[in-house]
Amino acid sequence: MDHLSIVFSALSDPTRRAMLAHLSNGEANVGDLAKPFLKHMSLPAVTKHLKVLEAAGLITKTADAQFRSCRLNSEPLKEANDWIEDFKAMWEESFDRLDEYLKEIQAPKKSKGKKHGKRK
Amino acid sequence: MDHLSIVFSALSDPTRRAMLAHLSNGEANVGDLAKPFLKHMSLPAVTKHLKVLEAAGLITKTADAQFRSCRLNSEPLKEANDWIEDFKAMWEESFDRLDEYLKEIQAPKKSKGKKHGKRK
DNA sequence: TTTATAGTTAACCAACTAGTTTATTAACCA
DNA sequence: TGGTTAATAAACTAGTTGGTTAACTATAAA
Repeated sequence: MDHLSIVFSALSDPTRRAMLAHLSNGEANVGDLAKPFLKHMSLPAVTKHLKVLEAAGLITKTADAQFRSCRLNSEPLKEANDWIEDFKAMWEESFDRLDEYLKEIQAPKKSKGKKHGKRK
Repeated sequence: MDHLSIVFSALSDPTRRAMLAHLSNGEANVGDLAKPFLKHMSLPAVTKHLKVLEAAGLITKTADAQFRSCRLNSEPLKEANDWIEDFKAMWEESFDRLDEYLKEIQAPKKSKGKKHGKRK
């Protein structure tokens, strides 16, 4: 799978997004991250979610004694954001071209071009 | 599943992202959208991908004779973008708090505090 | 009325996901 | 040394995903 797909896939789970949100307040170890979820799922399940985030490059773990401290990594998020931004740009551009086209066919010297009112 | 998860999940496939990119140039029917992929996958596979995009609200299909014309829908993309933006905001905020904290402990009256150079 | 075109549905399959429980590793504490 | 804490690994399972082929529906065109 390509990396961007892996990132979007990692983001497509509310538990994992909540973990990222938690980490946006600063580093945390696995136990701290797990706490809000241990009523709903086991610790190994948490470990797995963290592995998914790690595989996507969204977090990195560092060992400190028996603790694993996790911290955020911005690049993959930027990657996802860039895709969306680029996409919006393409889209706007195509709207712009449409506008130009409409102006062209609607207002040439003595136009009688029919409207088609597509946009929204 | 919550809606945001459905959106991220829909975006986590290169075929589907390519289809969205195609649609950013304007409406297209299923056959047109399928064309670039028919060497790699069958038409029913394309139909399924479009169903995923439709379920996420990213596209809407309209019937015109035997053709199904697809067009983009911006709200879900905005939803995804908003999550990322909000997340970045939280994160920056926590960096700001960290900066404040560091200033506080490092620069009281006559400081000689050492740099920490974390923030890239 | 038959035939071609556009697309969906159904049934199936292999691989993956998200969870489980049990067992294991590793470091600290008494 | 033995027990506790933090976390991972292994083995299993139910459900989902992404693909297939074959059959079907609906409209257009001859």
